[in-house]
Amino acid sequence: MTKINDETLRTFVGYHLKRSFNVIQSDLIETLRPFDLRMLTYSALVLIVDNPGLNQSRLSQIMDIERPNLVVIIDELEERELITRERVPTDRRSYALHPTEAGRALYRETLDAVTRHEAKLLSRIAPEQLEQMITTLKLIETAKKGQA
Amino acid sequence: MTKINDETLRTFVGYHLKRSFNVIQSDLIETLRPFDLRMLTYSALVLIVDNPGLNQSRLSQIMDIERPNLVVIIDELEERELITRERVPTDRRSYALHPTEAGRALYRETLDAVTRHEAKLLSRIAPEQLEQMITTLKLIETAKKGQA
DNA sequence: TAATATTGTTATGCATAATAACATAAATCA
DNA sequence: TGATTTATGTTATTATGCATAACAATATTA
Repeated sequence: MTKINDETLRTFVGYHLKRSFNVIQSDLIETLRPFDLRMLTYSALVLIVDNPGLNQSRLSQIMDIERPNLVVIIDELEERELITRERVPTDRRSYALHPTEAGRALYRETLDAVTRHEAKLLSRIAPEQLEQMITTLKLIETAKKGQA
Repeated sequence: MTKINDETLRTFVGYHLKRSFNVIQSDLIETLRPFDLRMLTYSALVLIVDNPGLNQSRLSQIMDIERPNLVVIIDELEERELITRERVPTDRRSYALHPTEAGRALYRETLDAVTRHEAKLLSRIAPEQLEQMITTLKLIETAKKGQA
């Protein structure tokens, strides 16, 4: 049972990001399972509740996914009657996405559950330390634009 | 062009992790493309060079993937003659994985390229700040075990 | 009005990841 | 020892995440 050496990979920030994200992701998947939501359907629901009336194009941009991939997500949310698609009179190409009352209710339930689970998972880490990390993560998020 | 509100998702550490990892991942994929390597085949190659003789079971553990998913990765590396599979005399169930000279050469080339690309991408962020972040990421990585 | 761009969609493919089931071999235990 | 259990690698299958090409309908622009 010799210990494996991953020091080379440890020199990469991306390796640490990946491994820590895996832990949070596993927890999130378990948290969402009882609600029959996946990460992306959950993200979409939250964004639609918080930005009622937005269209799929804008939503795919903020979610950092391609428009085609959003279609099935929206299909699912609509079929479950958590959101509605309504033609926009001023631009008949696009749909305005709105949450239903059931969508808003599920939003509240899941937000509570997800918040609790993440808080529990990270309970051993000081809040200021997490805040500092988020500051750095935001810099990475925008690194591409700032780069030469 | 109203700005979309993602403040709710911003309350989650996982959301920040995901978004920043996406940026690094995109960069890494582009960096590895000329070498015809994917993230997982790259990780496997590095770990085999740094831990010659390890078997697939141990490798899948450290890579945090299921054994079945490792098989195709190892198949590919072997077919490209970057590694070899050798029966272990003392345990004839398992294979010892070793890099070939070509594997070690590719390791050196790619390590250099990946290191440069990540350094460039993150060049606007202070090294101490990145170190601090990594400290926190390691805590998250082990959060599951420590948790109630 | 003609050319171009945008929105949503279908189809398709690749990469990542999980599970069930299995043959072979090793370890355990009774 | 022999029977049971466990470990290793494998095949097959499925779900998920993510990217591109191509298209119809509609808007925009030149």
